[in-house]
This record gives sequence, C-alpha cells and structure tokens, in this order.
Amino acid sequence: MSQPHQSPVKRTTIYDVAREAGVAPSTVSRAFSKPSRVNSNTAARVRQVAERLGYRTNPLARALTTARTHLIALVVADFTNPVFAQLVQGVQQAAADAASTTVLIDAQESDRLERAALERALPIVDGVVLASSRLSDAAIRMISKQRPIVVLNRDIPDIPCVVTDNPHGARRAAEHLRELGHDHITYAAGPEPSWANGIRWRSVLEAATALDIKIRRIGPFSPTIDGGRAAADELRRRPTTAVITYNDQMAIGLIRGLSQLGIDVPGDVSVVGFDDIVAADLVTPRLTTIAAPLFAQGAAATKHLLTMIDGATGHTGQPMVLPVRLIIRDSTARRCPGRRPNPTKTTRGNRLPR
Amino acid sequence: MSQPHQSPVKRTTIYDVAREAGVAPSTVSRAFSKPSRVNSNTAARVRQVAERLGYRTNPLARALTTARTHLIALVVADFTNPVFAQLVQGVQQAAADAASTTVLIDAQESDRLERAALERALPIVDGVVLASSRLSDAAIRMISKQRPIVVLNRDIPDIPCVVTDNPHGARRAAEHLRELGHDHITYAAGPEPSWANGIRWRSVLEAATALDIKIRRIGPFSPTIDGGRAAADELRRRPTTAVITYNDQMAIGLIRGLSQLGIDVPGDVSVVGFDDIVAADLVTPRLTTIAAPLFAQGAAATKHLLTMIDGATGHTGQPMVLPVRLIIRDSTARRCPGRRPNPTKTTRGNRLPR
DNA sequence: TTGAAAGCGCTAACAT
DNA sequence: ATGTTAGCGCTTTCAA
Repeated sequence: MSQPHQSPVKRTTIYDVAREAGVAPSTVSRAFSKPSRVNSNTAARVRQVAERLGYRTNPLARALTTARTHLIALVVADFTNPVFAQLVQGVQQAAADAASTTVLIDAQESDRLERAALERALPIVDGVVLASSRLSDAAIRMISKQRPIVVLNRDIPDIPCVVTDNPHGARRAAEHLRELGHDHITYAAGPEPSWANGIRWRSVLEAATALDIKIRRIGPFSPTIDGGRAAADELRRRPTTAVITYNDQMAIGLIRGLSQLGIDVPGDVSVVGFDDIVAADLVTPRLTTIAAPLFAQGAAATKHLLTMIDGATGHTGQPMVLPVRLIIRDSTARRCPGRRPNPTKTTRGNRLPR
Repeated sequence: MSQPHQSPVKRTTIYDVAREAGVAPSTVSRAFSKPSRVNSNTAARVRQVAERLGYRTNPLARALTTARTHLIALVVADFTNPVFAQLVQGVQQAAADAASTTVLIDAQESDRLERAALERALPIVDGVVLASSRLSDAAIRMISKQRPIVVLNRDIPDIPCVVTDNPHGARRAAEHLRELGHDHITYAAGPEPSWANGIRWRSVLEAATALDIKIRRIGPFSPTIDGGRAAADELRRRPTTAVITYNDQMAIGLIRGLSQLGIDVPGDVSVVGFDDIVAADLVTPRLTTIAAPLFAQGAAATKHLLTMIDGATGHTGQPMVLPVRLIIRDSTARRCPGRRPNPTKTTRGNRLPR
C-alpha cells in the first residue's frame, strides 16, 4: 500500500531558501522572477540552495500579486466535432510556447453550461479564445470588458477576430465545379444563426453569380452527418448535379443519404465540403473540400491573444483572415449531361480510395 | 474604438462588502464559504450588499489558503487521435458537475513537452487524469506523490487505474469470427511499449486458444492509419482470412492497404478493430469493432479522482474495469473457403453503407 | 454567532 | 545590488 500524494513536510518557500542562503526573501524572489536584477553570483547561490531544498515557486501566490495566471481559456461548442481537434492543438501549442496552459471549456452545445464554465474560468485566466459559442454578441462584449478575448470564425465589430477566407474558398470551389461542367449548384446550409454559415452562403452565391452558375440554397440543416442526410432528401426533390455543403460533416451525411436513394457521388452528383476534417480523407468517396487551416487558426488566435494580454491594444480593426485552399479528391467529377439518378454504381463512385 | 477589458475601479473585495454591510470581513468570508456558520439574516444582508457591489470571490486568493484550485489536469498523447474526443468530454463533464475546471495537456507525442506542461500544471491543479502518457511508471509514481492521480488504460500497481474489459472484448470478437467460419486469425499489434497493446494481444491470444482458433501476431505497427497500411503488406505475405487490429485507426488503414492490393474486406478478409471511434461508422466498409465506453471511462476516472481529492484514499486495490461490447458492422463476413485474394469486387464489399 | 488578527507565498515599492 | 516592509484577497484560529 503506497501513501498517496502525501506532503510529508511543508512545501519549501522563499523564506526557507532565503534563510539557508543568507539573503533576504525578496532576493530569492528576484532571483527567480527577474534574474537580471540580481548579482549573478548571488543568483547562482540562491538557485543552488533552492535546488537542494527542492524549492518550487508557487504560481498561485505569484498570481495573487501579479494578476497573471498564465492560463488561457479555450471555448468550443462540442469536442466531438472533429474540426476542433486541430484547433485545440494549435491553441495548445501556441500557449505552451509562451509557457501558458490551456483551460478547456466544452459548452456541450448548451448555453447554460457555457456560461457556468466560463464564469468559473474567467477569474483565473489571463484571456480567452472563443472558438465557437452560443453566446450573443452582447454577452461576448461583456466578457471582453473583463478579459482580453479573441473570437474565431465570427466577426463582431470592435472585437479581435480571426476568420478564414471563405470568399476565396467558395470561389475556388465554384471554378472547380464550373470546369467539370456543372452550371447549376445547390448550397446546403448549416445553422441559420451561425456566422460562418452566413458568410459561406454569401460567398458561394457571389462566386456562382460571377461565374454565371445558377445557384440555389436548401436548409438550414444541422451541421452534422444527420443534417447531411436530411439535405439528401431535400436535394432529391429539387436536384442539381453539384452541391456545396456548409461543412464536411454535412457533406459526408449527404453522400450517405444520396447513396441510399440510389444516387451516386460523384457519378450523378458532385459534392464539395468545407473545413477538411480528418475524416474527409477517410470516407468513400474521399471528400473534395475547402480546407481551413485549423491548426494555424488556433495558433494565430492564441498568439494574438497573448500579445493583448501583454498589454497590446486589441487593434480591433479588421478581422485577421487566413488563407484556405481547395482540396480535390473523389467526391467531384465531370458532369454527365442528361444522366438520371439511378442505383447502378459507376466504377469511379465505388472504387475504394488509394 | 472600444476600451478593451478595462478594470476602471479596483475589484471589490470582502472588505468593501464588510464595511458596507457593517460586519467583519471574516463574516463576509463565512457567508460565502460556509453559510451554515452565519446567522441567516446576516448572511442574507451580506449577500445582498455583495450583489449590489458586484462582489465576486477571488478563486486565487481562496486557493492560496485552502490549497484547492478546483482545477484538474487531463493529459493525452495527441488530441487529433479521435479516441480522445469522447474521453475529454467525459472528463470535462464530470469535472463540471463538481464545479471543477479541466486543464488540458496535449503531450503531442513528446516526452519533453509532456513533462514541461505537466510541471507547469501540477502546482495549480488538485489532481490529474492521465489518459495516455509516454511517462514511465516511475515518473508517474513521482507525480502521484505530489497530487492525486488516476491512470487510464494502464495498470500500475498501487496507482488507481480505470481500464476497459479487453479480455471480454477479445472473447466476443473471437466468437464472432468463429461463427463466421474463420479458424485462423492474425493480431496486428500496436506499439510494443503500450500497456493496452500488451493486454489486447494476450486477450486475443487467450480467447483464440480457448475457441480452438489458430492465432498469429504481426507487427508492431504505429497505431495509425499508416500503421494499418503497413500491416496490409505484412498480411499479404502471411495471409489469414480474419484480422483483429490493435485499434480502429489501424483497422481503417489496413482495409485501405488491402483494397489497394486487390484484397476485399470483408469478401476476402474480415477485420475487427478496437475502440469504436467516430470514424468507424463513417468508413467503407463500416468497421466491426470492440467498443470501449470512452465517455464513461473519462467520467469514471474523474469522479474517482474527485473523491481522492476530497480525502478518500486511493483504495489502490484492483483497477476499475469498464464493460465493452462488440459492434458488428460491415467489415466482417462469412469466410469463403478456398477463396483467393483477387481484384474483383464483391457486391458486399463495395456497397456504400446505409 | 461574530470579530480581531495572523497568516498563505509571493511581489513591489521604498530604502539603503 | 540587496534588504525592509507592506500588501494581494481570502481563510482560519482564537476570543468574545
């Protein structure tokens, strides 16, 4: 039987070290917090004694006076949503590079939970990255009065934001579909209140118009696989040969749903998603998608947040926009004019990927 | 131009409230931390004044004296590994239920990073959940001397652990394959040093032996899609009609690799994975797998940790083991005796799922 | 039940 | 460069 996490003796403090090293406590403090303000010999001796005594500076006590915890909060709507995995890593890495630690808040799609968790975290973090949120603009503004904040994929005037270049992504997707002969495409919308959904739809609309492609919108659907399935039913009623979905999850669900209806992707219908989640390369057919630089986005937001924490103003001019690129895989193909939806599989549509 | 996160006046403290309410600071403190020790009238008055003044208790200052931060650390090897998504949620929810916040540590498969992040977090958390780790048993024991700790999917004597019932899972998988006529199976191993890999191999071995199935092991491979691809090459050299892989990612890669070699799953070879990650239901063919209760595992570990933090001994008897179940999907099928690997697709193997 | 006062461990003036 | 001395905001004896 082991003795669990005992602290046999009191934690050693700067006072212990000070006494042992024959200096004042403040000198020990300086030796660790601002070494440049201490004679290098003294500093060396202090560190050595500290080492011997097993001294570790207590971040809590430090934070109490400095008002800096080196903790930042990351809020996401739902951790099982694969887009967030890379985002989290980006945030986590940028934070770690600045010797900060990330506090995780999964709102679990619940307004109440998000508020509660945020309320708990806010007093102990130096700032927050809001990766997705059910909070209103007003609520976010309230938070930004208490702590530095950076918002992802959402543009709130006067609040620092980092977004992806949806217009360019939509443009590339439209061009790609145009080249394949599609002259009429459908946008399958995500949640109505989502800022990202709004901008993506407008971007697709604009791109299609510019390229003389007819465009139509269906939805809104839930931004999930099931949402995509629902879109399939809707699409059958008003078919086009190409579809752009709000996100990859919907695209995957749409392809499923279509397949069930005997409609082949990309044989009968071409599908393009948004985001490039990991699964996009795993499904059959592999998904053509507009890839967002998820990791980079997390990292960029965090770096910006850290500079704000260090006193920079939020320079709340324009949102920072990150480049996207179109990744062409197997869910898009040349349009076969006059082809009718039918259950016979084409070679292409069924081939297992690479 | 908004004024970012200003604090125009000093944060209000118990002293402000005390003065305004005409009581001592200690009374205000009690009114919030142990209301039962305060006259209910006074308590009410204090709370009301506090409300009016916008008082919020400062968790940092509280933690300094109570030595409780209500923070718990969660360590994983790699966030992009989909098994962790649900685990994180389980941990996060259990923590939130206990008014605690989760601190996230992504070791990014690096020993150094893990140590650094853990070192930073350890002094400020009440305990840690180690979901996967490159740390040695000895290192983990060191940590457990400083803070309560619960380890997942790894059995370290005298350290509280929660594991899944691999033996039962392996047994169910073997029975399933047996019923389909397979009498010779291969285990495609994951990383050699992984405790989970060890127990899974032994479990499969034992189950196969008990059911009079011939069993062979190949590997070790990286526990990833690419690792699975590598396993495909190896398998072709020494074929069996059924394979159990260390985890789902490998299973997905294996199916890919096999397909490239013109070998159909499940037509020619049946494949069973471990874990039931989200993608298992997304790939083609959908994966038969031994489902681990990931969310429950995270939640169970966290609840146990919280009781330890509240003073319970680690009751370090046997590891807590959670039930698994076999989920039969499309990657396993009846053995076709004498069938040779060939590039012709069967209907079954190519059918898009549901 | 309430108050007074002494810390928790550190940092930050202010002196020297 | 270093020491002295107040706090940071809260909890916690100890008395009353």
